[in-house]
Amino acid sequence: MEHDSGRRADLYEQLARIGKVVVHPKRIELLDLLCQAERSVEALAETTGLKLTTASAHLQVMRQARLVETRREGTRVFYRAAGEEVCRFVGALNDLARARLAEVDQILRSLGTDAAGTERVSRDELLARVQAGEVVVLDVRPAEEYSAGHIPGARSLPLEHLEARLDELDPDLEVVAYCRGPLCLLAPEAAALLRGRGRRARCLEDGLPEWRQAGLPVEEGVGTDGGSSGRNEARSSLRDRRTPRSSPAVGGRS
Amino acid sequence: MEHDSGRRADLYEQLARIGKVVVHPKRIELLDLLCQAERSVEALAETTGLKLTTASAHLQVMRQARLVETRREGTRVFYRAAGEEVCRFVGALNDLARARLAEVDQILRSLGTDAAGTERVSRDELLARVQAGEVVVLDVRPAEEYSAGHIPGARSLPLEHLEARLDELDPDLEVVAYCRGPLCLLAPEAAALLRGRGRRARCLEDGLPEWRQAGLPVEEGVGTDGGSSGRNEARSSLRDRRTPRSSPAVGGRS
DNA sequence: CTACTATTCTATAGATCTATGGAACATGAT
DNA sequence: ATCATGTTCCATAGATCTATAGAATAGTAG
Repeated sequence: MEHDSGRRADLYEQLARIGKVVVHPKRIELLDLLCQAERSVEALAETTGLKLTTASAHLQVMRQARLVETRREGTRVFYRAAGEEVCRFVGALNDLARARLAEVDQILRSLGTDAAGTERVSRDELLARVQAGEVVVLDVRPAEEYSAGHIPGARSLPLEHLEARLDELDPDLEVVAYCRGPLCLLAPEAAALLRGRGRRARCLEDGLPEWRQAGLPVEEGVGTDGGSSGRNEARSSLRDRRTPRSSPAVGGRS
Repeated sequence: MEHDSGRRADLYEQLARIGKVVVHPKRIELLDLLCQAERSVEALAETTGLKLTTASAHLQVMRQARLVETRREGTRVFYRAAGEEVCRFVGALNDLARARLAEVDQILRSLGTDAAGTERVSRDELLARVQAGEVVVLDVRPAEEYSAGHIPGARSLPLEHLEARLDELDPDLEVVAYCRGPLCLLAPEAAALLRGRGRRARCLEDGLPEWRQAGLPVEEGVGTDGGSSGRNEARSSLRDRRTPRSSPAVGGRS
């Protein structure tokens, strides 16, 4: 049974090509960002704190593994994740880390405003309460991620502006904030800040990638909300759009 | 918003700890094997063609990432995958490779008796046909993987013994062979061999890990089959055991 | 064409990883 | 205790990876 051992080794080498991307923390960070929205090299370098040439080098590695694709716009190059399998893979990596590495939970906990301390709202609960008009859904990620895709009816209010724009939120409604995923800290920080101001605020259990992968509807664009009280907008679109949740089961390598 | 950048970097470093495991082809191969069944260091070194000390070194890396655990039995140490999240992660890696790397399909195709050439049977179809008593389910993985877990009612007939023990199979029944997963070549080779002998034979779409992750029942032990015609045994146990398929949806990082 | 911008390519010093032989360790048998 | 066996630890040469400066490239605007 050794006639194809070379080929078989080739196969594992191909898998390792992908593994190579996630062996470097910064590349994981980049991939995480790209699962939220496309970005230029410059923007990526800036938000990850890398020198431009270094960021570019990392992106080349990711491109050779075919995990990202590019689009040119004038003189700028925009990178994006190459397909939902990539996001699913990153998701599996996150899950695995949370399940197996106690350190991850410790880090989250050590941040005070962490995932463990903040009560989480499930997708189902969110849907129910939104339909009952009881909550405002808040997307606290940077604006460009919001416009690349968000929960229908959610308001965009990036964490960095939350404090300044607090008065845009109806004090009588509970806020459910969400961000990039279970390991992302934006929503927990937002919720902590809001509760510090006497508001009722919780976090969604998942981030947008999980929402999308669950087959729930995703809306694109900057949204129609100009910055008013945002009470009605916050629950309009989700009302009847619940999809049959085609849920591509986890092991489903078709 | 820079007060926790250090912590955030720590988080990605933790993820990279896991990534480190899948950056080396041999480690992926080891992990793949360990998702099927536990094995001693010696056995792992032998089936992967590594020197003993090298295999041990790789296993240490995997252990430090908490992806594998050990059990001592006398003087031997048995390694196993540390939880189903690990197998799910490996599955996501495989999926991603198949989806994004054309090379993977090419390699599979170049093997002649490949995945692409062999018609695949879905899980649902298998269940239906087994219940109708139309097929024999054949586990062509090595015997120790069979006894670590197999599809209920499946016969164990490792590929390496298939030719010699061909007469154990009822020529009138179609055979559905399965192995480790979509990238594994055991079942396709078995099906090709069988068809070369005039039998009707196909492959299951997935391997045992996918079956297990779908929440379908898995049977352990060496099986009661002594080596007779295996016509009835081949469909007894699956008859009424279909579980409600708790299907932990893909994005479900609870 | 020239100037300018965003990005990629090239070269390289320094850091990290890999395979492996041999020593050390743990367990079980004598 | 002594030995045998299976595994892990240690040291190290050679291979690979990383960050980064500087040069080259591609697109845009005059």
